[in-house]
Amino acid sequence: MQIWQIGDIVKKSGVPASTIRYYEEIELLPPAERVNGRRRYSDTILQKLNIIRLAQQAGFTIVEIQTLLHNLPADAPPSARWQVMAEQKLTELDERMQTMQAMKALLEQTLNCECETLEACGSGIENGATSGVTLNC
Amino acid sequence: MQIWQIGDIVKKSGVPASTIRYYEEIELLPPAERVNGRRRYSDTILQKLNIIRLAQQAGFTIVEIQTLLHNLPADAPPSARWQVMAEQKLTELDERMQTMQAMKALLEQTLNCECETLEACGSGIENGATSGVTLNC
DNA sequence: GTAAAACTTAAAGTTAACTTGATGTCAAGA
DNA sequence: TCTTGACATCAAGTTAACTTTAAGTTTTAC
Repeated sequence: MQIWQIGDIVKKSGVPASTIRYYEEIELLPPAERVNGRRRYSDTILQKLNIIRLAQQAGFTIVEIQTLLHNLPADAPPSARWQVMAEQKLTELDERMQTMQAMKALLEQTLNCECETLEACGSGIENGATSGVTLNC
Repeated sequence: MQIWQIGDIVKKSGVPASTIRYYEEIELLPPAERVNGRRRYSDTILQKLNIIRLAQQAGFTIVEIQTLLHNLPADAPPSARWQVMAEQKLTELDERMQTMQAMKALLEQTLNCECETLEACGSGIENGATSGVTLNC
């Protein structure tokens, strides 16, 4: 398998070198092997970077991603603790998706309605509601 | 209509007073009327706070929310510029929801599969992919 | 009438997630 | 050989979105 330097990984992944070094520093990525002080990578780094990006775009913090990536034991199946965390995160994802649905509805309604302001359009939103939002128009 | 002080709005909305003042300072909320220097609010503030919270949970930044709330003209329908922005935001919301679907799939697969690590499970994720993610297990 | 509670402003502090800058080393090409 | 470019570390700077603190004023409760 091919071995790359950090610049190659930057080109392949689009992730800046400073970010890759930062991830290593905070132990989100394992310490890379060094040759004359320079980091060497195999292609597996690309999967890790992709998972990190995916999780971030899904709204996970770095600390959460660390837990998700690190607390997996070396042998399947995942530990009970990991499972609890993952299931909790799944619930959060569902809630967040409902919030986004509500926001979509609000934007779409405002695009199509005769309300004079977004506030008027959305005044049916209940306190703290993330679902079941009803709009005035 | 009833008139409230900031402490009442805190109780009704759950939003801290410091946050409400901060929103006013950055002009996300209009300057509240003062009586002896103290802010007075009607219930309409609650809708605004709810919209702000909804939009934030949906992933909008404060600056974006400012644009969405402020660039609405006083007369319907919304300006062309607002519409362009709103439609762009709708696209972003859709993309983000796809990302979250992919993340959900990744978590669910790892919960149910025999993969030894999340990375192994997710190694089918393509570079920068937010949809069409295929998993190995 | 007085003390506590609620409010005010202004400035400084906090956290996450990086980025930038300074300084130095190593490797490859003309 | 010499210079350029890619890499290294370490410390400091950045941005968003608030929160905290300090110092002062007003309102409320007893």
